[in-house]
Amino acid sequence: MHAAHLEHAVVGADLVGEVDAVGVAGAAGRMRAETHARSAGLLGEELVHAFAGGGGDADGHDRGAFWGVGRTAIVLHAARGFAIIATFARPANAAPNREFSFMAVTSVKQALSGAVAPGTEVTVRGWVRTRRDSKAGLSFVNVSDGSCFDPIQVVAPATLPNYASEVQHLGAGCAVVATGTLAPSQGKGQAFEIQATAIEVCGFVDDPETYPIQPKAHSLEFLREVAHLRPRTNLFGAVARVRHTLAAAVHRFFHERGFLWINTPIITTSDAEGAGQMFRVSTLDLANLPRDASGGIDFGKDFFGKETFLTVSGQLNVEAYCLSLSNVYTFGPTFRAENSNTPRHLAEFWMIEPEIAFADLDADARLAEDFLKYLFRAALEERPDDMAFFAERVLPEAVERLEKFIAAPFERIDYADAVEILKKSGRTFEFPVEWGVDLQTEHERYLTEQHVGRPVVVMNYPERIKAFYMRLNDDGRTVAAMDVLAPGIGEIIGGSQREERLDMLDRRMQQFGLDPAHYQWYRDLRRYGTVPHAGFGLGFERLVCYVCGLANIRDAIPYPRAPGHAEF
RNA sequence: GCCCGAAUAGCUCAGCUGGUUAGAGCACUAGACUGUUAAUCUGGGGGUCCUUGGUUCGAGUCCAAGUUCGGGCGCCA
Repeated sequence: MHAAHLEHAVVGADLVGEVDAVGVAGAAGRMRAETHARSAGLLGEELVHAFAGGGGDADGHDRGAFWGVGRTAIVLHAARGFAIIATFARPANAAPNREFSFMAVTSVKQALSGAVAPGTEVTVRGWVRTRRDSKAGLSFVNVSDGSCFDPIQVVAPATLPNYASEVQHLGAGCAVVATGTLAPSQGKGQAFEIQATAIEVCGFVDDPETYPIQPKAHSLEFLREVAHLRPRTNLFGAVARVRHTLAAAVHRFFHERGFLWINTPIITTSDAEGAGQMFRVSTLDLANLPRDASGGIDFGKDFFGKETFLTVSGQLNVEAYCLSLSNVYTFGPTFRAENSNTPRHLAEFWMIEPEIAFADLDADARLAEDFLKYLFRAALEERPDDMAFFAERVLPEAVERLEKFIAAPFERIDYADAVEILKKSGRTFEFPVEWGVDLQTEHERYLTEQHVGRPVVVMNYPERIKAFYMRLNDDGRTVAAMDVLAPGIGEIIGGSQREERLDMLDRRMQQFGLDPAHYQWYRDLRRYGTVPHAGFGLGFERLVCYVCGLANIRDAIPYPRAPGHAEF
């Protein structure tokens, strides 16, 4: 294969960003990259020599090189010393399709996508989903490795030396390494299959009769009890891929817009916003607590010399970075010790909190709209196979509602207007609406689903029902707060413009009964170069639920922590 | 934390107004058949009917308490 051909192909595969530059290959660059590959243990001897072609950058500096076989390219970035396997043939609008690999092994995704030329010998590694035998002298073994929704069909002929002894005893959950020729499938239901020349069994299932994951529908309740095995199901594999896709899209969205990811502390000393019960962090001996003069617990003897807790929000901390670096965000674990036993609450969850400087509530709402649409688009475009499964088996409107969400501009309604709309709706709500009350889920869903029919941003809530740090509006009775409401769920994002005026902030803190001594550093931000700024919070698992159509948040995180539950 | 519901095979479930030996599908196992698609067909193994106590001649079934799970509400992301 010629370098020029490869270059074109690699550009087509959207790899330029990874290799910095792609140009005509130099022999020196190729050797250097080969050396890097070998020393890093990335490529076997055979594989390196199987490839042809190469590349460096146009300046003559050998910053990258690549080789190709079939329709697969291995791109080496010499400076970084890693290898990327990429596919040439992919639609221009498809998601990036780059995968790390450390052996001559093909992922199921690559094999099924047409990225590997038929006739190529491939090795796939994974776990058996089902086995079907044919007396024609072969067995069909469906193997999944998590790289995509579908398993690949491995056709095992009876002539395999371990056919009777092992292959015919394969069942759900067995781990195998299958080698053979990738071929267009002779059967229906899949484009490609592997005509196996060898199947190595890495691990059988001890007791197939009691192996919990069967090729059938399981209840979500049951699968929660086997959280270590549920990623082997179609559903939880798909959720894991979509969750990852969303997390990656969160970082990509902010990175592309110049936001910095700020890692706020997980251990904190104060209740950031009165958000509720906190988990204590302590190394004190619970059976022998040190006491102070008045008989209270002497936290001065504790690890940090004072009371400490797990964070309930990184917002206050990240505001400090916002007021220096302009556009920042947090994305990390958050902890609430509330005794909330519902399908929408976790004791440990992940939260995303952007914070923007020189910004008002309007800018905040625009950011929230762009952000959500970006994330939903990423899920639909990058994981169409998983999304189709959610629509088929979990929630019929799962895909459609995301598409509608992306297509429609958000409606904006003032809280006071929202209250009037609800009062005039003619609906009887379980909780009557009156100016001054917080909106219940039933109210939110009426607004977004019935009244507007698309996402709604409700703005300017009564100050009494919102947190102390929210900016008091000129009317003196509302704050610059917003909630983004989505059809089918209600509130998905909550945010506000922050109170940047020190005197007003102090007044709010006093009103909320907060001790200013605990917030001196936060007050400093208003003393030294204060500016209007705003931000919002998004619970990551609630986002995952909405995208996947899940009803229970405990299915949106691998190992859910909730009152009474910290298994696995 | 409050209210409501549920618990029968490894899994998903049926089991009537209390009545002899508790059933089905899937899974497992043996066989038949087939380039099969959560294959199909035939046979087989597999149960402390959540626990404890009570009512009754007799309890999977009725009652009480407990345990666990689920749903609703509150708190919220």
